[in-house]
Amino acid sequence: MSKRTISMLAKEVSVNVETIRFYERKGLINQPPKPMQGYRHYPNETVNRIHFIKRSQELGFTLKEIEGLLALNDSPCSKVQELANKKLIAVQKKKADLLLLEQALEEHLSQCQNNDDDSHCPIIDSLQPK
Amino acid sequence: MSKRTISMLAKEVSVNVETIRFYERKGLINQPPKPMQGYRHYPNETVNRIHFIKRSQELGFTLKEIEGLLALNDSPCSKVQELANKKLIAVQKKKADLLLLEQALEEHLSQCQNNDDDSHCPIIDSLQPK
DNA sequence: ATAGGTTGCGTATATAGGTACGGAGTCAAC
DNA sequence: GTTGACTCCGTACCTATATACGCAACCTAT
Repeated sequence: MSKRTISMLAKEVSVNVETIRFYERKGLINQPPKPMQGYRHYPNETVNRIHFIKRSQELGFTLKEIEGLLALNDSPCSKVQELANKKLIAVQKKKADLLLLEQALEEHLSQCQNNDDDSHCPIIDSLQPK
Repeated sequence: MSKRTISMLAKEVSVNVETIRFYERKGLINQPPKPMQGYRHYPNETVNRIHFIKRSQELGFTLKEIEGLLALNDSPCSKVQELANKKLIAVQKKKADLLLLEQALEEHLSQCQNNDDDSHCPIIDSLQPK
């Protein structure tokens, strides 16, 4: 097994080299020590970490929250559940907001359907002040 | 009617003074000329503009899009519809994404329900690499 | 042994939508 | 006639998540 340099790691986990450095700066992953000779090489653990981060992001967690999750590695399940549950509630709220938005847009658009005069738009009108 | 200074305007439309300056820099509203004597004063038109901006934001338009809307004031209704429709599609896509996210979170959480051992969390496990 | 790709590191840039600060000028009230 | 509030202006800062740049050191293949 040849030493894993930063660009090999980047390719392996499909992120940008700069992103890895960014995570290092953020403390999300450890920067391996720089050997006397040659470049830093990255252990499997870092590969795992980045996979963890990416999967968590897919679940909608922010990097800050992921930092929390990483610290929770040995915490009771109830703690993790609490975080995930909070996130679920936030997602549901966001969905409800978007539903309202969708309805408002549809209503505005329906006004255009009933509009004969293309030179004048009821949407602009209703955005205009009273 | 007394002259409307920037802070009076801010209060009237319920935004921060700094936000008004920010909109001026962005070109979303005109900065009124500075009189020889005293402070700038803001016409009703600016009040209207800011209301327009705020309502558009409530419909989910970004400031950049609003800039476009403002420029569309005298454009044919079909153009405005096109913009609104694009926004509607984007909103629907976002909603669908959130639905997936919600389901994934719920699934993860349900695993915790069936978990006897609080000292160990299946969510962390499933985030962990294979 | 030299060309040219990487690495390492610090810093800057990007988006979006503001908020905050510092200092000088100005206005209104007491 | 001075104090305190407000304005003006430029600039810096904020969150979040990266991406890009510049330059020197270094490594590898020919």
